[in-house]
Amino acid sequence: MSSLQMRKKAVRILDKLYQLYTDAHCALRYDSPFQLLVATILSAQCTDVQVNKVTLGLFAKYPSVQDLAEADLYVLEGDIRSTGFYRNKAKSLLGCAQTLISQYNGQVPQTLSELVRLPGVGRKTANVVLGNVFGIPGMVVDTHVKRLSRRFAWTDQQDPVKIERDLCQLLPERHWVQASHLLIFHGRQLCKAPIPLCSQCPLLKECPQRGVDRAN
DNA sequence: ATCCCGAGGG
DNA sequence: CCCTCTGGAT
Repeated sequence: MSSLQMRKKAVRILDKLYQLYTDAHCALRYDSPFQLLVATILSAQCTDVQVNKVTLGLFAKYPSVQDLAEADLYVLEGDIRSTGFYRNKAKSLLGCAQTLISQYNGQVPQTLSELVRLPGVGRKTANVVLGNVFGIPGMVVDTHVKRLSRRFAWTDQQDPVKIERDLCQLLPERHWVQASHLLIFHGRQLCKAPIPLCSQCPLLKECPQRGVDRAN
């Protein structure tokens, strides 16, 4: 199959996903780049519902970057405890806030290379921030995007960086940010690990894995 | 490869 | 009791 045909087929899948999840969006609550950065760091191995519960109080208690930069580490641990991994996350949040104050005039930087230099921020988190608040397109490769991309045969790589590269080559740039949301929604609701609900999936015809759940 | 970690669901 | 949940650092 030519690369053009592969692109068209991939976009067709995205179109179908969009019909299914028209409202797919970032489910984390925030109203500034910094708040999205904080929420995304907290979201590691945690449901977005739980993150939103915590950030509701957190953003009220620490309204500005400066407020968080001056927080006590152990108090902060208590503030975010219910998101899990709270020691690592508290250290990351404090480090981020302090770095933003000392190096970026309190602003969240708008490049991938600067973002991933912040403590607790990897490419996944960086691309969430870039795509959702700065309008800078990027593919967010999390556990869902990785799994679905492999099931769709959009990549055969394991390394998230290589998967990101493959996806950016395959999908038109204008689809990158929304594609990430669509894959995450579909991954949560139907295309689950390890047992996808293929019998309920509207992509049965398009998917190379069609019917893998028929034994279930 | 392994660790960090709690909440909610089966 | 088991598992998963939009990761990142060592």
